[in-house]
Amino acid sequence: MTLAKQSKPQVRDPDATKLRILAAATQEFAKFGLGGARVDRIAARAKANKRMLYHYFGNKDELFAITVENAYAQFRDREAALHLDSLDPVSAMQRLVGFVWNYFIANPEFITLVNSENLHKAKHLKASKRTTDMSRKFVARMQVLLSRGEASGVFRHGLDPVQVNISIAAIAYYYLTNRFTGSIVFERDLMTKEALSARLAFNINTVLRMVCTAEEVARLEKNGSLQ
Amino acid sequence: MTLAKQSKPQVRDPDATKLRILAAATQEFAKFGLGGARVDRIAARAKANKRMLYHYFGNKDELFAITVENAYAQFRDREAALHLDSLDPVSAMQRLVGFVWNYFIANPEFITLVNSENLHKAKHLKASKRTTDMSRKFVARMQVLLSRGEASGVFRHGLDPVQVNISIAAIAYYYLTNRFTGSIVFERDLMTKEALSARLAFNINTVLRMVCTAEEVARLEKNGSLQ
DNA sequence: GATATAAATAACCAAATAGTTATTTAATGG
DNA sequence: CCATTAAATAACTATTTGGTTATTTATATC
Repeated sequence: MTLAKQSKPQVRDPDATKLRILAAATQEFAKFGLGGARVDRIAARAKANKRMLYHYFGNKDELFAITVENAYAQFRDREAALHLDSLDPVSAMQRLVGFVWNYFIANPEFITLVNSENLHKAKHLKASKRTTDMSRKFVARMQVLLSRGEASGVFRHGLDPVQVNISIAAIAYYYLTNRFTGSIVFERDLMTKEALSARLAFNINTVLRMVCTAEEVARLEKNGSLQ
Repeated sequence: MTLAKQSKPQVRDPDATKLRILAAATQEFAKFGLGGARVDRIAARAKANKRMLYHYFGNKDELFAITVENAYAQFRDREAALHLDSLDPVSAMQRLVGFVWNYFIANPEFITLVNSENLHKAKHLKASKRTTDMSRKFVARMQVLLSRGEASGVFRHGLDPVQVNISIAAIAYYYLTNRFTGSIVFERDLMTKEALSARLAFNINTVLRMVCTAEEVARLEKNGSLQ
């Protein structure tokens, strides 16, 4: 077998190649799902030889596993960097809801990757210790925030941090992941600037009404923060 | 070309065959997504010849389109049959939240089909006039419910029926579609009987706090309907 | 009971696809 | 500067996959 001599000498940079493959995989898996993604397209988009993809990542499934874990880690890193403990509980909650919303909008591939992983019953993420570690810290942060709010009398007592976390993600995630069928069902463009900021306002409103005491809701309504 | 004579004489029932193919397609597309679904598996599961699938449904994409439209229609039919207008607004809202929750649990393929359709930017559902018609009625029902609640002073005024509808679906849908990654992140089984009924209670709570006036929330808290 | 229609079947095919083999060559380290 | 390592490439392959062709035959209708 003879290979044609290339005009340009090949440059070697294993780290950069790995990163290009991972970035290309993220786009491909996000766009087509695990089943619809094509290994050849990933290699082509990464401007890498397909053999390198198998060399660095094993096979399609392992590449998908790393892609999802990576996307999840980036999200949690950014969320941890919010330092909500430096804000009063109500402001911290508003900031968190806003962060989740803006992150999902700025990183649309995150949502479709998570959807795809759940279609496969999270079998790839199940093996990830890194994810388990991050998740624990994430749940703990909400626990701290709720306790602080409860202690200062602004949040209701006995709130389950898991339910609150799930709800905050849900009202953002669902709106965005189902924006295509949503635009058909509701006969409006859900992605205009106005629609997006209206939804964020509604979501902050919903979460504050969910976690705040009656007195705090009344106070927020009076000072115009709610409604 | 000679075909082997079959021992059993073939029975002909085009309607039943069509239904078997559609049912098999629903399961297959729900389990693997459009990209991961296999036409041969659908035919096999339907105990139909693959040629029949192409004869009745055209091709894989058209079969997917009909599958999604059909799933959506069944959901809306059931929801319309709730006759919420015969209940007081608060009870109607509770009933609606409960219905959505139970429907998603009883028909898990609905969620994954909708996810798959959104991955493909709803290109299949876009052409469906039937869906547009049903959706209009669905939005109108919420409009009526909110107006009734507002008129009787139990619901806040100025609520956007689209935001409310999206939120009701969101807090149920997200919990269930992401139950696999969710169980990893939160280190609990989100699908036990107890977890499911706790989530439904939380969701009803969330929606009532979202739509009710401060006075009505206070009244519901006092009589034990909330919390 | 002959005829037309369409339901059903088996076998086939070209293209696509995940994964491999064989080879070249840039870099690294003694 | 030479030998070893591993990064990169091109070509290949066994299988799978969506879709088709050619044929048989149950059934409705006149």
